[in-house]
Amino acid sequence: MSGTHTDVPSVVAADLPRPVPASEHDACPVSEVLRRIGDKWTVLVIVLLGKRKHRFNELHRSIEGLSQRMLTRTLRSLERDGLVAREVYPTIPPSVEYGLTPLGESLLTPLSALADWAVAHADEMSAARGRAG
Amino acid sequence: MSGTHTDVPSVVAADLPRPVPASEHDACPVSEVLRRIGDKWTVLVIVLLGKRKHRFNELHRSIEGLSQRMLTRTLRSLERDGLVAREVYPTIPPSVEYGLTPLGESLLTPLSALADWAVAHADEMSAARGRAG
DNA sequence: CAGAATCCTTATCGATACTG
DNA sequence: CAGTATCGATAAGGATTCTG
Repeated sequence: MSGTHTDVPSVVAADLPRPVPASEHDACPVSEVLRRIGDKWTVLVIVLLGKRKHRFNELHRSIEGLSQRMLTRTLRSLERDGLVAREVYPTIPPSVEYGLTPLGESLLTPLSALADWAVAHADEMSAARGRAG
Repeated sequence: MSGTHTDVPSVVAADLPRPVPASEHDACPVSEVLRRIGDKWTVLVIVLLGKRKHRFNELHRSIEGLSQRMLTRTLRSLERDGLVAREVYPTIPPSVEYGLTPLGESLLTPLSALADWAVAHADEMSAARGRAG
């Protein structure tokens, strides 16, 4: 409660990706989550925001190869899903900080489990692909 | 060691998806794994195979909306990554069984963690998207 | 049964240029 | 600084037809 920021979500439609078709049944919630975070940049952003809050260009500089457009889209998606909070400080020039919500923080745990698995078995997977890929 | 099957991987190129560009750095192994299993059908297949072995058409019937083409591609990718094993029984008509490898089985654990998270927070996410989606 | 081949639609992503 | 707008390339996914 100390800042002068306006914690307003960026409701503007922009060109957000689909909110995940979710069409039909989708009996598997895991699939839905994976479709959300399984894209090219989302986890990278989550991991960075898991350490501390970041400003837009800070994220942009930290993640090599990430375009401005994709960073915006990624952040908007995360915001829409309630995983990331956006704080706008109406200064000149504007300053925007992104951080994880409690929901976003809670995702770090299962994500770490997957990270551990990935690190532990990366060699096995690449070996398998070496044989047949 | 009891069957008469030939446990031959289907090395035929077919029209497999990219083995994940993996181009450049890719400092994050989590991202790589998520790109592999984050597609539309992979986890569904893994979960089913986690219960028991399945035949091709058995999987096809079990997963509504999954086309033959995508099932083949999904299985080939999983096979290439060493997560799924393919056993061909040279009968007439042919019979092919798919099952998880030990590596595939080991993925079930972190996947379950993510599944639990997804189930626990599905309502929060849809609530967030209800507000802004 | 278990696929391969082909065609076509749509979604995803990146590059570039512009703005309050 | 923190975006938006537009465009083009490519990848993912689906439908259909055919085969050993």
